[in-house]
Amino acid sequence: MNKVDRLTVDRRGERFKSAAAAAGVRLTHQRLEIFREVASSVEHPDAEAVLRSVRKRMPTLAIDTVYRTLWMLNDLGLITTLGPRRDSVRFDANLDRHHHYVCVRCGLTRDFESAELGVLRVPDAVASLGRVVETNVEVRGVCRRCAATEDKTVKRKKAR
Amino acid sequence: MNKVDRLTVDRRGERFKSAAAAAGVRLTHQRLEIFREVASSVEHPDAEAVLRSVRKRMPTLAIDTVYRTLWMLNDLGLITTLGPRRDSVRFDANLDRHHHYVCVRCGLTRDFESAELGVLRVPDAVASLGRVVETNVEVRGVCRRCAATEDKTVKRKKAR
DNA sequence: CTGACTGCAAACCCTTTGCAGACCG
DNA sequence: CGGTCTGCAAAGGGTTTGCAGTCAG
Repeated sequence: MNKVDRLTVDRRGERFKSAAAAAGVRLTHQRLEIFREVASSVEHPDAEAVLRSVRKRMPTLAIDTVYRTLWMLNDLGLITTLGPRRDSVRFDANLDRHHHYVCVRCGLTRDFESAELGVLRVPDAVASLGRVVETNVEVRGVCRRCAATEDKTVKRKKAR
Repeated sequence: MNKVDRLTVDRRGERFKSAAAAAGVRLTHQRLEIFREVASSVEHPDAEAVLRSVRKRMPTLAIDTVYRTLWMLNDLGLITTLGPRRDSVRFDANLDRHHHYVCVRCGLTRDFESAELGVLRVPDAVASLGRVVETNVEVRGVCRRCAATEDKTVKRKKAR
């Protein structure tokens, strides 16, 4: 229950190898181990968690290599980051039921309301995870301003 | 379009005053200004943005006061933080369409799938914000493990 | 008046960067 | 073998904390 099934991991692994080849990226020992770790975890680990886990097999691994590798995998489109892009914590004084539009490029976030989305039924399986307080929709996209500068190289200056 | 309407701000302000009174918290000049700022903004500002804005009226305000106040408002239930609670960036190797269950207490995050939630129609207003890449549901709740220790004081050790 | 709150400065912690040696292809 | 990648160490940047003076009630 803590691990992704073998088949899925293998499929992801293959995808990594071909993507790496296509991108002309070297397949190092550490990269494979790091990828294997994220690909087989269901916990959405952060860099520190990946480090702890992989270090059991590879004790010399450094945290900065983990970061570099994870962002590389992200750039190759093999993994994503969770939730809106965040340089810092952001606050929300709107306590009414609402949803969010989030620009994956710059982090711009806006509320929107929708009667139609007011009645979201979540699968029963969710109940086994814990109590549900609220459910809302996150629409991810590219905002107008960012779309206007789309041609520019995608830059992640500091995506913490 | 950049500001919340007057009526809403006033309503929120009243809520703050009564909540503060109920919680036995002092209504200082800086707290009022900080609250007014988040309550009237539609941008989901981070601490730095709040500081910049309030400093125009109150130049001596310090960043740590902003943080203390924002977390206090959060504890009083008057504002929330955006997206999953984050101590660090978390990665996701599941590229299939899926949704998230997020524990607002500890940050635990799990995927779930749902055919029913596969067809979410967002209001037309969203289109004016930008292009839509993907939409998914975020279910916020309290996970089993946290629910088990519910009685303990809610502690936010380092909720960046 | 007095305890809660603020501002200041320094500590903290996650993340990134510069560099020299190591290793893939 | 050459250029890419790793590990190390140190810098960077957002957030928190200890402390002494200040202010709300």
